[in-house]
Amino acid sequence: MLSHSHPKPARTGRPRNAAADEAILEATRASLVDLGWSKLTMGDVATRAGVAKTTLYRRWAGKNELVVDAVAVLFDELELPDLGSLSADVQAVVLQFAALLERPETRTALMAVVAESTRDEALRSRIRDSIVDRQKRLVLQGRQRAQDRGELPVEQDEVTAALTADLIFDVIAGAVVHRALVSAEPVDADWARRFTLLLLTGLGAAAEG
Amino acid sequence: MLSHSHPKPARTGRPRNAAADEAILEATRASLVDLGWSKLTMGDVATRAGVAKTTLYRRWAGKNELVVDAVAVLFDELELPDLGSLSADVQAVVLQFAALLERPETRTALMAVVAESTRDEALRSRIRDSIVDRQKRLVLQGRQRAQDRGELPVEQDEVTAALTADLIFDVIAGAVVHRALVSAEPVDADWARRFTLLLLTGLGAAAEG
Amino acid sequence: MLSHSHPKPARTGRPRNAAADEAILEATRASLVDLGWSKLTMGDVATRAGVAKTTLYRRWAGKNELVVDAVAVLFDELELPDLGSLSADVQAVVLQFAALLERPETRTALMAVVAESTRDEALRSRIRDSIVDRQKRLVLQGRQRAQDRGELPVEQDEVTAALTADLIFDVIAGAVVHRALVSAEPVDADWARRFTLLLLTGLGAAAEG
Amino acid sequence: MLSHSHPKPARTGRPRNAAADEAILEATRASLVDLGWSKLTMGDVATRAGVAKTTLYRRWAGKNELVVDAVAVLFDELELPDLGSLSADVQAVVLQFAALLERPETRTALMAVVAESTRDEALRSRIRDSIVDRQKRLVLQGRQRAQDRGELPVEQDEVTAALTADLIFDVIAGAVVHRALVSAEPVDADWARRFTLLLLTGLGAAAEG
DNA sequence: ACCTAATCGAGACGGTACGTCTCGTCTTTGG
DNA sequence: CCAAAGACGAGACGTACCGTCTCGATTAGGT
Repeated sequence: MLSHSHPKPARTGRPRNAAADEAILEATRASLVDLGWSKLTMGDVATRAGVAKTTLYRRWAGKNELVVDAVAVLFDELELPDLGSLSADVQAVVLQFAALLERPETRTALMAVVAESTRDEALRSRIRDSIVDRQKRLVLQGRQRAQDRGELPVEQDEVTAALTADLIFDVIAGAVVHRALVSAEPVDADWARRFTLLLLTGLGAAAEG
Repeated sequence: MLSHSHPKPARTGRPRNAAADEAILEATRASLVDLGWSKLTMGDVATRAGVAKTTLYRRWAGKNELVVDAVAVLFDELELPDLGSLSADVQAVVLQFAALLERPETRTALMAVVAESTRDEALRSRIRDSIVDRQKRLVLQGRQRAQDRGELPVEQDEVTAALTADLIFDVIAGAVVHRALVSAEPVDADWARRFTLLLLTGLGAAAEG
Repeated sequence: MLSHSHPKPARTGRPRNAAADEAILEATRASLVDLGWSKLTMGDVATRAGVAKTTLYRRWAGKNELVVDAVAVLFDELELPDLGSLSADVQAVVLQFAALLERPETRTALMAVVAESTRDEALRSRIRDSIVDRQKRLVLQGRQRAQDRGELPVEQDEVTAALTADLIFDVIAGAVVHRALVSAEPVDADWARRFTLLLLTGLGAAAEG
Repeated sequence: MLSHSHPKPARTGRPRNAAADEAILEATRASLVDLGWSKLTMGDVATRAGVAKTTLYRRWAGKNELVVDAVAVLFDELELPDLGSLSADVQAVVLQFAALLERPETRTALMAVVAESTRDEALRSRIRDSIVDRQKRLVLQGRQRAQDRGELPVEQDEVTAALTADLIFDVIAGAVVHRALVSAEPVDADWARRFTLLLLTGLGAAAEG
């Protein structure tokens, strides 16, 4: 800290170490990978970050909040590539999402944080704001492109359009998560292809393809 | 008892109190409702069941195993009604599943146990055996009926048929779980109708309906 | 068997396995050596003896009673040799007693059982009957010999004689036990010689010798 | 604090609650009186002291160490009065010691802790430092006075003098402890008189008195 | 050859205490 | 005023024994 302090600075006291924030989040992700959600402790995170436990509690209310913050950023790396067709775009984002869920910190954190949120309304909305709603952009973006290409009709009713976007988001995200974490089967290119076919053409058609 | 087996019939020694097993599982569900997964303690379950803590540990290796067993049975109540059409059948089972996920014990337990399983292979296979695979019967049954009715073609390749069944299962279960627990929006009759339409006819058609 | 009686010959039913009694006491002594009083458990003794825990409880009321019986017999091996003088006899018995207290089972058991007896009147009298009073014979015998040799006067008053015997017993046994177990110093030939001199001639004389 | 040291002055962190140490030792003595050694639990002591169990374990390694510390201080109250003659001094200290052994906390603790020490070298030296060696001062002091009065000769050889002091200590302490706790007979004025006579004049003379 | 009854082993039972761990808070020293 | 260090009260963890209680299987003596 290079500040030249004088008898009467406007702000008294030692300023917070800004670098500590990122060190703590990084330590949280590391601990999550090594120990998993349930075995992760505040004390362990503090030790890894080279910081006192007090500092953690000064900045986050508890384990839940800390972990949500630590993992939320991971989901922001998802991007919708423009591969020229709706089908290709969907498959690409499915595989991206699957790759994300393969990483131990994401894998562990996502379900744990959702589980915890079933009993904690504040946590639930924190998750929605930090993670879920941020990614709906992918659906909206994909639909827009498909409509531009003429693959999908332009919807007239805005309300219906929003509902459909939510529905599609739940279907895609839900299917991938369920396949990867609940069924615990690989989400590979073949599965992505079959899933996309089902999504685009429906059950009857998909059964034939 | 679902997957929790007492492998040795134990010809000698005092036999286990058979009634205690059910009392413990019932107490586990009650404790889960009242306290949630993370606050549930073995001691509390033991007290509610009128049983010593040691008895719990004699029969289950830990909290995870106990809760999986306690919850698995809840999913067995799902049934596929025969309502005359594939669409009606799917909507009905979606609503049934959603109702199940509304109940606090299911809601809390399912995600928690899945989260825990991301770090525990034994637990993962326990969940697959006790919960996931058991419910695939609904997909198989539904497809059979639809094929009998002529709504779906009969697939020739058994391998493809099995893959498709798994896919459909992940899509349905995943979408419902994601909607109910992650997006935290209601799974009502309207959502079920729109979801079923998407599933049966695909994205292009659904966008229009 | 010392004080542990099986009062009812039990005319009918399967008779007790007589060999088990000694096996159990032997196992108790072995366990005592290995684990010490406080770590000795009924279960461990049962296992060592190749016997069910139930069998132990059928024959002894608890740990205390069992251990007292197991060790009491050890003290019976003390004998007063006739070496021709009171001094030699005392030294010999002191060294015998010290050798006994060197053995781990005796060392551990004696103090433990006395400690336990400070809160248990029944146990106290069991110890007195089984261990303490049995060994007073050594004092009486030694005095008789010394009187026969003319080393000690014959006491007229029986009551005084008994009191003196008790006193001498406490002094000898107490000093040896205290040296060996509390001060934790060796009771060797030199100490025995110095102690005997003190006992026979008193402090003034001993200080000179 | 006797032998229980807090070796690190611990320049940083919250300092230990100094008052708790004495509260815990006091609670230990109270629990010892009420429950006895074997029934005394760390949890009970913590509750009585109004302190968490962890605080006990932070300061003492276990039950043994705690009880030794709690009890050691009791023996410091012994004092050698100057009654004008060696005989009177000895009788007085014997009766003082007996009175101490009448008190339930001392009675129970002394033997228990000695018993435990037969299997634990660290505990044994803790007892020697905290209890046994501290009281040898009484013997040294008594001899000095007797020598000043001319009742005892001044010993030339320092080594012999030390050995004799140890011997006398074992004889006095051992006899009183054995009488009080093993034989379980009262140590009253008469016994003290007869014991002192034996100690000062030896067996031959004592038999006559 | 049957009864009758106490024995045996095995091991489950409800309890209690253990010593450890983590929680989130509090209280110091020192920058 | 902040950071580190670490003590604090609370309470769950999973284990170990306790002493009791079923069990099925022996193993006699009495009939």
